[in-house]
Amino acid sequence: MVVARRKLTDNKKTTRARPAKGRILDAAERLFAQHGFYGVSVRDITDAAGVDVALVSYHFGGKRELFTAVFQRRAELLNAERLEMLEGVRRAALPGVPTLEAIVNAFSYPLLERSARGGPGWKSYFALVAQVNNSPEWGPVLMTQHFDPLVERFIAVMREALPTCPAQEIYWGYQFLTGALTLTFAETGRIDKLSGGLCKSSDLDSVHERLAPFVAAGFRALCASREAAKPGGP
Amino acid sequence: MVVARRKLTDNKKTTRARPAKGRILDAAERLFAQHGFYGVSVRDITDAAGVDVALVSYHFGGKRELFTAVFQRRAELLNAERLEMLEGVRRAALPGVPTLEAIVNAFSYPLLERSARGGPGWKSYFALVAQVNNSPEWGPVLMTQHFDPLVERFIAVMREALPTCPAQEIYWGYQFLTGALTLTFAETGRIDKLSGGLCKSSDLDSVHERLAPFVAAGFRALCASREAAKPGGP
DNA sequence: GTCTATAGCTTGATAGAC
DNA sequence: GTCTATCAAGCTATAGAC
Repeated sequence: MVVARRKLTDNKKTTRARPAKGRILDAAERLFAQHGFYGVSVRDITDAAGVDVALVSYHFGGKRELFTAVFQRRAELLNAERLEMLEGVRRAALPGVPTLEAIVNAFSYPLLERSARGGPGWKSYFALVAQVNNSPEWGPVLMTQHFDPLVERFIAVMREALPTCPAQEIYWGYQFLTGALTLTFAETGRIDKLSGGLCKSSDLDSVHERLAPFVAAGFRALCASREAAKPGGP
Repeated sequence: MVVARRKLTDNKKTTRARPAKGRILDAAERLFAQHGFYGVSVRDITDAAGVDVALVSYHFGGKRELFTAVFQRRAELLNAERLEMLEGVRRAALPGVPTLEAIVNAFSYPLLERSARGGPGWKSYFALVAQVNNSPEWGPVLMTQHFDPLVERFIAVMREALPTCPAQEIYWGYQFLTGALTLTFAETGRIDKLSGGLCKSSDLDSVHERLAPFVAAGFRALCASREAAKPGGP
């Protein structure tokens, strides 16, 4: 009997061959990125995915769990990639320390590259991260949980590269970096309008060329103005 | 007859003397900042304000109009203050041009000062701005509408201060600045945890000391690496 | 794994009394 | 200006057939 061949009916579940779970994740990623967690209903998602409403509960447990599943899905791969690049940069500089530009780049390039050329799923994912990072409700939970281990390693390497710089300066510098980076991912098109079309928020290659020099110079300025004033005080 | 004295009954409308419209705005500001537009119901807001549900429609027309009213309320005052500071900095430097630090400061200080010491309403407002700025749904509409006139002036002064710098570099630098600034306003507490308590996201004075040097150095680095390569190219 | 059907609530908005 | 009462529509979640 024929077993490998799927029968070609026109009912809902066979209109696309891809399994429902992945299609739900993709649709949820896109819609959550656009409108946020509360701005999207489970029905919006399952309609967009072309699957039944009940499958969200079946595969994920509920809407909230779906949201965290979306957030989690790409985080692991991403962080492995960034960690590898960071350690590569560190090894390449031995017995010295890497430049600040190289460190910042290891932190941001894998993200910018995926967002630019990884496909629409990745683009949505980073827009979602941008919103979560700036949300008092979700940021402290999700960002901390999924990205802080990598960030700690990143900051440790930064401190090796700036041995005389007080730790606070590195932490504040990191906050400025992540703010600049995540707003970039939001791609709101605001810079397009402001610049009269001269800059495009979708042009992540331009961001890649500029972010590391900008941030590295910022770190140096912070450290320069502080390391002398460290011991004692006025 | 007595006309100035209000009768002291204990029904809902006189439990607080303040008019309902303002109390709705305050409650909406706080809740929208925490959970976003869709994360808050009209009832959440009126319950928190201690007024009746129907008053949102009566005073604002609907939920959406309330949201934009909240966003609009403090924008005007804020921008007037920033513009005044910007022009003051410019005049003080004549016949020369102001430092980048002074320009960035005129842009960010009025915001940081209000958020730090303006009271809880201002704090919520800036957290709301942080979310809106990073939202693909709301950012392009609300940020552009309420803040872009000032931003254009800010960028014009920046260009005066960096006459040899290509315009693109200023626009990208501005995007990094606004990203860093708005994430600061979100006060998610993430830097607190990362730094083990060494830095506090509520410590906006520390941000004030560091943001201008960081960003000014970033602008200089962008311009330095680009202005030579401006004409021609390989 | 997928679908139908439905339960039980909450939503935004408003008509009309005061 | 404020409140009561109510509406129709939408929401998440689930029990049970297939």
